[in-house]
Amino acid sequence: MKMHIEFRHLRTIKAIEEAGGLAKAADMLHITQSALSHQIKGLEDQAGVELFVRRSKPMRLSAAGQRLLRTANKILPEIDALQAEFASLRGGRAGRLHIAIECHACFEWLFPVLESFRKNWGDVDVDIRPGLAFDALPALQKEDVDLVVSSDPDDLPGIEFVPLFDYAPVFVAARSHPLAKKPFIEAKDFAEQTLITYPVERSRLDLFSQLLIPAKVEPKAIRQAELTAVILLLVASNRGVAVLPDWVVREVQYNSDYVTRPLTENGLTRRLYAAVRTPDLHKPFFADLIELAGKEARRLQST
Amino acid sequence: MKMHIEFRHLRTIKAIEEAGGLAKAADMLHITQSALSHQIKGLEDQAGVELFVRRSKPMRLSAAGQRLLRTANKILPEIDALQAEFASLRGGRAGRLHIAIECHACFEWLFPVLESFRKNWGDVDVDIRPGLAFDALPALQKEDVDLVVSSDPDDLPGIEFVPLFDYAPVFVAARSHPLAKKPFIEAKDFAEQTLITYPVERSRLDLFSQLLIPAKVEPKAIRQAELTAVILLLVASNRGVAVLPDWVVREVQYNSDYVTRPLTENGLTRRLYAAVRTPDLHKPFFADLIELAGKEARRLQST
DNA sequence: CTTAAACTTGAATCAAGTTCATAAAATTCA
DNA sequence: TGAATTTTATGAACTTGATTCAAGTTTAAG
Repeated sequence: MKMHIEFRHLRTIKAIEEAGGLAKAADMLHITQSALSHQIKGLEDQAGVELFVRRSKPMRLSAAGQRLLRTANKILPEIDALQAEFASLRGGRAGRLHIAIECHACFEWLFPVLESFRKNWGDVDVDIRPGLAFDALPALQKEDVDLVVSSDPDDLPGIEFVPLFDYAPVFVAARSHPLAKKPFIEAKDFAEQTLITYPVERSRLDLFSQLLIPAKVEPKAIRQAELTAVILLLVASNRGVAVLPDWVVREVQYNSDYVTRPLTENGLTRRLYAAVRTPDLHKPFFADLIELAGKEARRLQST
Repeated sequence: MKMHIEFRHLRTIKAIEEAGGLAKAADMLHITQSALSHQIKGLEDQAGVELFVRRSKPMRLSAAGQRLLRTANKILPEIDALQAEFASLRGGRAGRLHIAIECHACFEWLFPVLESFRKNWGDVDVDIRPGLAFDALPALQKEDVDLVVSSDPDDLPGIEFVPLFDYAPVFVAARSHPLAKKPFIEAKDFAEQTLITYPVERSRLDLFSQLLIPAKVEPKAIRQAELTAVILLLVASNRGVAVLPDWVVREVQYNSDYVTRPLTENGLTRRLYAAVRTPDLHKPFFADLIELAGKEARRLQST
């Protein structure tokens, strides 16, 4: 009888230990005592090891049997936990929410949102995955991430873009900067400026995709900074100019030595989206996240 | 199709992840790719969870699938280790050697023996289990322990008593003690003495079982001490007298302010045995332990 | 657009665990 | 001690369910 160790055997060992005998263990496992006897015999045969002491009548675990029991007690809780997790995943109470953000400034509003979210959905595995900033949508399709924050909706099969909120990229410069005198800023104004941006490719910056590339204007120089606070610091000390979402500038007021101006006469408007896989759209915790994000966005706008 | 998680599924998940596709994974597991397809379908059905992303052609693990993989990577090494241990147990290279000692002084020679033993048999789980001092032989039968060191052989079925070495319980007293003048000590000599013993029941002390109980003599007082060194210290400072195996007194010479005398005119001789279950007697590492114990005993006698 | 590769599906097969009925062994109790 | 009871073992029939085979469907590639 060829047989290798299965979960069944682990449960059997555990039950026999607890029940202190085959018959009671059989009841516990809802099978006949005969089945257990066969099962154990098969296992002992396969392992080539005596698992029980048959000298005395209520059967007892031998040394090897106790060793097996140890492994059983390690392993069984592990799959029980797994099954429980799958069960609550079915019920929509658990799941994974790994987020990729294309929009570099979005950390600012995402953190408070996730903070609230974690309070409501303790069983959801939340994470922000940097480093996937580009290729984020393919990663979404392959289930490497579960949500992408993006302002460039694309008509991909199986991917849904849910609008989060609108924002305006605005020009930021030191109060003493020459351009601060203009009521609004145009593309050609950037030709002689040092521009400070997040360290991402230019096609993903609103200023370039919406204004400079169409107008074929190139800034005099570009300098990059990782943190929003640093960008504003550099701007305030007149090391260059920047373009940031309006709410970012309003939120991070470390310094008031700078002014903001609309881009173009009418101002530019952009919309931020949450991209998710279509089937995920109706999961309860996804819906909740979208709602929380909306609330936070409205809070930011009204600051 | 009702089915619960089995090791097969864990191996499958692992293989698919490693191979990066069903077909290659099937080869790896030596089954058809069709079998894998059925297997996965059954598992997904049972768990009620999508384990794979079927959108793209080489199948990839979904979020839930990755969760399952994590558990697989935790559990599989566990049973692999178990199987390996059983295999070397079959080969006689591994096993368990839990020792109960009835003879309290025996720590003295047992430790060096076990030290050598562990060098030869690294895969044997060695332990000394105190607290089973009495009831040690029943524990041996029930496989709660694997070896009992005892000086009272008993004709039990399935238990073998292997002689280790002979020793003489000797009387120990301070050099200035009145009894130190006598060439040998008799039972009645104890009537007016304070006796210092190990903290065990008197029936397990050679002095009582061999001398005082037959002679119906009771010491004036009894004081107990855990450690041999402490007993000798108390004796040397004349707080009482003691009876210890000859080799113990010779080995632990912290102090020379005491003398030893034989018990009765001809001296008492006792024999120490290792009790093991008959089938264990022929296992290689048991044989080796008995031999090591013999060597150490001879070393002690010749000190 | 055709071909190739990868996975799915359904029916048939076959291995293996379970049950049923019964025997053997050990324990208990009178 | 021996009958009664409890506990485990055994063998044959049965049943379940995993695997294979053959053919179909979908996706990627040329």
